[in-house]
Amino acid sequence: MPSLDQFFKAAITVDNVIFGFDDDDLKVLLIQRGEEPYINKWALPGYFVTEDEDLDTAAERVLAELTGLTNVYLEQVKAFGAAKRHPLGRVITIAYYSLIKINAFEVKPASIAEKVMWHSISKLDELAFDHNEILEACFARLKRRVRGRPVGFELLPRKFTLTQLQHLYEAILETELDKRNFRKKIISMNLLIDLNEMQEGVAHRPAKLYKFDREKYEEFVAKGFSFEI
Amino acid sequence: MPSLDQFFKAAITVDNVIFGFDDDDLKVLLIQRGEEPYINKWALPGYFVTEDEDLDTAAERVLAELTGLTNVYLEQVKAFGAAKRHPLGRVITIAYYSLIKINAFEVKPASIAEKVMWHSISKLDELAFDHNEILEACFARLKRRVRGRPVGFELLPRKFTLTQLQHLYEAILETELDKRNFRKKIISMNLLIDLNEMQEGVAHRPAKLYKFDREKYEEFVAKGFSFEI
DNA sequence: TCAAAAGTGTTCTTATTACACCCATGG
DNA sequence: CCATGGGTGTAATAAGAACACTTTTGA
Repeated sequence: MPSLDQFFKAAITVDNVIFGFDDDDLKVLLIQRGEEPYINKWALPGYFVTEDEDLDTAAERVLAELTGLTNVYLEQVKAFGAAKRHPLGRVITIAYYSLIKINAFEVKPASIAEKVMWHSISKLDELAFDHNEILEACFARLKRRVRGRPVGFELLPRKFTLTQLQHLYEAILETELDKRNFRKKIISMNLLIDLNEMQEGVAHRPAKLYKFDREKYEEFVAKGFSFEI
Repeated sequence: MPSLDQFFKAAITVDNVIFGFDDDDLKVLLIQRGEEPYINKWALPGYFVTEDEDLDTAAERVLAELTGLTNVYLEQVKAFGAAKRHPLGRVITIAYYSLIKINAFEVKPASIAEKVMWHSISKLDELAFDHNEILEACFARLKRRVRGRPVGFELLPRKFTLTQLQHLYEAILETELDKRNFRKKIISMNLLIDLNEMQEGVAHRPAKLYKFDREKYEEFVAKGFSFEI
């Protein structure tokens, strides 16, 4: 059998654009680099893929090392492999994004980074490497995905109000939505369970709480339903 | 400066799903493997990425070696990197698809393959490696892309009839479209130039020939227009 | 004169948009 | 009693779907 040794080999990393939402703003979790190149610059959390690891597994591992979270929504976006993208040699990176509930964990130093912080997507500096470009590609993918799949709920607490849901869509789509039309559309899909609970401790009329009905969604999909916002 | 040598390195390939359209059928250009593994199986044309090559450049090179074509529509879809996807070792592949005018070149043996052949997308055998999965992902991407960008024209001759265009959409979307509604929609976009020429030598009423007006499309896009079918 | 595909409008239904006021709560 | 966001319906418009017959050509 022939061998692969004659061919050029490159280091492979996964980079993960971790999105969170805090009722105002869509945010990304970035780490501050502690070494060259790009020392002190903010960067996407990422790490090298190991020899026996699937790409998806590597992306899950990076996420788990930083946040402790497993079983979160994770989607591959694309590979970035410009010959000169890494100053120390040839590194091809596979970009993923994940959607997490922003309060599901406490931001603290992790094995892969001393400094970890949520950054508003609307106020980003220049990041290390080609990470601005990667982030843009992932954000564009999220924008598209959120309109055709009910992935937005991954970013909200289990119990949420319709206004929170609307603000989430507005933050992702970077547009304003009409309150009545938005509610009409969401409610008409029959995918929300009214929990018969109310917001508490707010200085205004409390809102109803809902949760997303995943079983019903899967049932509807099996019958040909297609989520669309 | 630290070094990358401590990290695992993998061979990188690009695989290219080359689509063509012949008035009936959407087709893919496959090569028959001349060596192990998967000897004699049909496979996607692909090859190893070299040390100083961008991924996109490698995909262009593979396409050019097989077809002689350059400057064609080429889009990266995603990376495939399951640990066990290649029997001889770790090979991560970046999948692309390209859209070509099927008569733009003659199918013949090339440096990377003895046997090269167009295969109907609707009648595909089992391919080498994970190439069925790659092909599916690229086809799904094309289906989505063709509805929101005027890329379908890449698969048609420069001068085409509305019926050819409709059949192309039907082949890609795997559905039937209403002739009158389709024409109404296409014509109303004002993106086709009526060439004032007719089909010749057909045993029925000859159809008008059109070409796609790329300048107008770009002008419209600059004004906020969004292609949609 | 026949076969085959080209070409052409109208009606109905559904989805989208625009828009303003009263309600419940905490401070 | 005030400020704040919660909650609700209708009318107008636009987009999409359904549908059948006449025309032109070559054989």
